[in-house]
Order: sequence, then structure tokens, then C-alpha cells
Amino acid sequence: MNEQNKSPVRDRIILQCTEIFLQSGFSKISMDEIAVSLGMSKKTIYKYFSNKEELVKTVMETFWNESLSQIDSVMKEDGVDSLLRLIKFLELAGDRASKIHKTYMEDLIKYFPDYWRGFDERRRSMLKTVVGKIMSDGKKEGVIRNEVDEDFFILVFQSVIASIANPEVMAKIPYSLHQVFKNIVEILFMGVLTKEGREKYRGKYLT
Amino acid sequence: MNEQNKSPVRDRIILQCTEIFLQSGFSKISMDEIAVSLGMSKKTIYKYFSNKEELVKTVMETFWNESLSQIDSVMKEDGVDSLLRLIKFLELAGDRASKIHKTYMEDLIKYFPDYWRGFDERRRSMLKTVVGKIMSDGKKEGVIRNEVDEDFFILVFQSVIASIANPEVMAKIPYSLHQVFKNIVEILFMGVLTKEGREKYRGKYLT
DNA sequence: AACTAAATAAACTAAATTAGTTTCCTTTGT
DNA sequence: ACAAAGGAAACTAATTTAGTTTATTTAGTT
Repeated sequence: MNEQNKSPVRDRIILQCTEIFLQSGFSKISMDEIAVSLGMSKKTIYKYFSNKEELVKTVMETFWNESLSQIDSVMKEDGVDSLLRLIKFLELAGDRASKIHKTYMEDLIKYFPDYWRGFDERRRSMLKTVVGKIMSDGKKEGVIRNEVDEDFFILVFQSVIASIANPEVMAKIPYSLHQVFKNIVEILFMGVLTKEGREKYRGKYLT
Repeated sequence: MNEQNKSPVRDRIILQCTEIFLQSGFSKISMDEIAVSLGMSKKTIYKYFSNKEELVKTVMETFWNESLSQIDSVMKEDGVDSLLRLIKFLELAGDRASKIHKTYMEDLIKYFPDYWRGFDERRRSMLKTVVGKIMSDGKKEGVIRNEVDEDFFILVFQSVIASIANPEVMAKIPYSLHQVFKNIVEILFMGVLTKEGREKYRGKYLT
């Protein structure tokens, strides 16, 4: 059971299931349907994943690890000031989040609540680490006001992502995620920037 | 069983199910889920509909009848030349079609193939009647070339709607249905219009 | 051409879900 | 107090599903 941990077939299964699960969740998708959509038999799937739960969690972990490595490269990128980094991170996080349909999260919460809680905690702490780092840099650079409360900013940040960067809302808005975030960033930033930061922002990133 | 044929409750059920079914089909949606989403018990639903099949078909019929009456008012509207009428009809048909998700049609084809065939036939004949009427008017008015084959035009018309005016495609296009149809209409019309019609079109409906 | 490894198709079983019914209980208006 | 109507939930028979097994097909190797 679950012999290999790396193989092109296994990767194909994960890739296809990521697409299916993000779109439609997993509770309403049968293993037969997955097999048919992959053009393979269930036997092959069960060779790489011992049960549906393992498949679902692997898909989620893979998606999360991809996100992490994307975030990592944004954080390591140099020649980027903290303001641009914050924008890049916001867009990245938003882009990822906008792919996850409501049904998928509902399924996770319903069927694997413990796993979900752990996942949610990881996400929360990542956000705190990343945004915290960017903000303290921004304060040092003098583009973010010293009085700005980091936790509060993260909270606002988080709720914006949760309420707007999901497919259900995006489908109703006639703007691209990029456009939406440009506007949000503009609104959000005006409150946290120093005079200097505000000028920098207007000059470099706006429109 | 299925006592009333008109009641606000019955209408609410149809309205809600239309939304659910168009979005997600009906095979993956249980009667329990429908009841919960309506905030009522299954008992009430089964008071108005003797089984799921009847509910599904009623929803489809209602949607179809609404479409018909909208089309009817476009056809009866006066002070409208045949060119504008064709545009209006195309937009209407496209708008309706763009709400029907693939899963819904797949479910209909799979579970009620006879009903689907009948429905498809009705749709086809409606299209022939309506577009036929508009085109013969257009020819009389001298805005559509006499050589244009009606059946061929309907065929193109139909395949455009089928391939573009569905939610799956629309979600990937960063334009509104209105914009998409404006462009299609422009491309499509240039081939069927007389010199006179082309001038009229450019002057009145473009951009 | 025979052999082997691996995958598919399809049948199968036990567990879970679902359509449709029924029972009991609460609400609402009379 | 009463009756009608609907909600919550239990229930059953039928269907669907996860996971397994068996037989058949395919592709590569010798």
C-alpha cells in the first residue's frame, strides 16, 4: 500500500485532483469519477494512496507547499523594498485563495475538522511571520508608520482575503483579481504609510 | 400529493432550485440539502412535488417559459428594426444560456434523456422560428442579403451560443457577456448584411 | 513468439448516502 | 382550546460509494 512517494503518475493524480477538489470539493466526487477523469482504473489510484482521506490531505499539502515556496521566493527576492514586497505578497496570497472554492473548505471542515484546524493554524502563523517581517522592515525603512499595530493590520489583511479573494465573490465582480487588489492595497496602505511611504507608493506602484 | 399548482411557497422552491440546479446540477444535490437551503422540511417540498424528477422538470419548464416570454416581448417590441431585434435576441439567448452550467445539462442528458431530447427539439424549433422571422424581415427591409442561407446562419448562431455563452467559458474570459456578444455580432453580421445594412449597423449599434 | 510487469475494465462487498414516508412536536391563527 | 400547517428527526428501501478482487489487455523484453 502506497508504495511510491514520487512518480509521474502520482503527480498526475495530485494535479488532476487539485483541480477537481479546489473546484468542487471532495465529498461529492467519487473515486470512480476521479479514475474516469484521469483515464485510469481505481486500482492505480489506490496503489499510490491507501484511501481517499490520504489523497485529499496529500492534495492539500501539495497545494500548501507550492504556496509556501512561492511566498518564499517573494520574501527572498532582492532589490525589492518592503512596500513592493507587501503588494507582491498580497497578490500572491489573493491569487491562491481565489482558487479555493467554498465547497472545498466546507468539506475539509466537515470531514477532517482536526486537520483543518491544524492547517488554519499553520496559515495564520505563516501570515503573522511574513507580514510581521515585512512591516518591521517597512518601519525601519521609514515607509510604514511606527504606531501601526501589526496584529490589527494582519487581521484586516486576513479578512480582506477571506471575503474577497474567493471564486464566489470574484465571479460577481467584473474586475480581475489584480485590479481588485490594486484598489484594496491603495485603500489599505494609505492608513499605514508614512508621508514618505505614501509618496514612494504613489510614484512607483500606482496605476 | 402535489395539491397546489400555484403558491408563494411553491414559487420559492422553484426559484431556489433553479439557482442550485443551474449551478450544480441535480444529481449531486440531495433533497435534504435542498430542504436545508430553503429552511423548510422535506415534507413541505413533497407537498408540492411528488418526487425529485417532477421538481427537476418543473424547474426546467419554468426557466424555459421565462425565456420564452422574454423572447416574446423582444419579438413584439415595436419601433425596432430587424437588425436591432436580432442583436437583442442574441444577447437574451446568450444571457440565458450563460447561466446554465455544464453539470446541469449533463445530469439532464444522463437521467432524463427523453425529456432532454424533447427539450432540445423545442429549443431548436424556437430558434428556427425566431431567427427565421427576423431574417425574412431583414431581407424585406433590405438590410440582410437575400442570398444568405437561413439554416446555415442559425447553425452558426447556435454553435456560437453553445461554445461561448456558458459559465465555464465566460469565467475564463475577462469580458462581460455583453462585450463578448458585441464583438461576435460584429463579426457575424458583416457577412450577412447588405451595404445598406452595414451602414445602418455601423451608425446605430456599434460601440 | 513467449514471458513479464503493470495497468484497465469490471464485478463485487460492506458501509454510507439518499429518496421518499411517517411520527411527533411546535407554531400560528381562530 | 382547537385545528391546520409545517419543522425536526427517525425510519426504510433503494442507490451510491469506498475499497478489494479477479480477469483481461497492453507494452516492453528477451
